[in-house]
Amino acid sequence: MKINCEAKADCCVNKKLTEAYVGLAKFLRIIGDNNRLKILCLLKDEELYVDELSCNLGLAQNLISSHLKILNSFNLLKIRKVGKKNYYHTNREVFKKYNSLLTSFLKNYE
Amino acid sequence: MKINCEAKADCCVNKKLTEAYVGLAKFLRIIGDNNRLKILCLLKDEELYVDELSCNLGLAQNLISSHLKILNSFNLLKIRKVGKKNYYHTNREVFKKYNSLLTSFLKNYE
DNA sequence: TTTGATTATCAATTTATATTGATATGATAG
DNA sequence: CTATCATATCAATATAAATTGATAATCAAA
Repeated sequence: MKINCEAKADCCVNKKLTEAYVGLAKFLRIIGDNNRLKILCLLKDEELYVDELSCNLGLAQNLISSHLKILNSFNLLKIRKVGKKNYYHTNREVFKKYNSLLTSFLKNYE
Repeated sequence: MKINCEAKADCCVNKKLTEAYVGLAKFLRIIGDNNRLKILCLLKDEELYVDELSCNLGLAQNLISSHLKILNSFNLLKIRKVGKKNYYHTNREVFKKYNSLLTSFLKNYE
C-alpha cells in the first residue's frame, strides 16, 4: 500500500526553513567536537593565543591551529594580532544568532 | 620560551565537566545531521512510522531506519508498536536534559 | 639579516560517519 | 502455513572529518 505524501511538512519544502537547517546542522557539527568544545570553553571569558591553547589542552600546535581555522570558517572567533602572537576570542554576535536559532528549534521538544 | 600551564582551566581538568562535554559533543553530532534534523522536525508534534518518514523525506527506508537507530542510541526517541508499524516520537525528557546543558554552555558566549 | 618564536599550511594517514543494495526479521491477514 | 507488509540489519562502499609530520610563512628582536 502506498503512502500519501502530497502534503509534505514545512521543514521538507519551505526553502528558507530548510536552508536555515543546513546552517544549523553545520553549526552543530562544528561545535560538536570535543577539542573544539574545549577550545571554546577556554575562550569563554578571556582571549588566548595559539600556544596557550595548545599547552592547556595538551594538543599539538598545528592541531589547535586547524581547529581554530574551522571555528573561524564559521565566524565563531575573532583574532587580535599582537606581535608574533595571535590572540583568539569568541565572536559573540554569531553565537547569539545560532543560539537563538537552536533554542527555537529545541524548544519544540521540551 | 615555555608557557606555564600549571593552572589548567576547569574544563580541562574537572572530571565531571569534561565528561559532560563528551556527552554534549556527542549529542551535537547526533542532531547535527541534515537528515536527522529533518526527521526530528517531522516528529515535532506528531508520531510517525518509518515509511511515513521515508516518504515525506524522499529517503530510502533503510536509511531512515538507520538514522532512527542513531537517534535512538541516544534515547532521543521512543517507539510505539502498533501491528506491523513502529510509531516514533521524541523523548522529551532527554531533549530537556541536553537542551539545558547546551543552554548553559552557550549562554557564556552571548 | 640572521635567529628564534609563533602560527599556518599541506599532504598523508587515520578514524568516523553516511549511504546503498541485498537480505533477514517480525507481524498480520488470509 | 504462506504471502505480504513494515522494519531492521548487515556488508560494502562512499564521503567527510580529524590527526600527524613536515615545512612554510610571518614577525620581532638581537
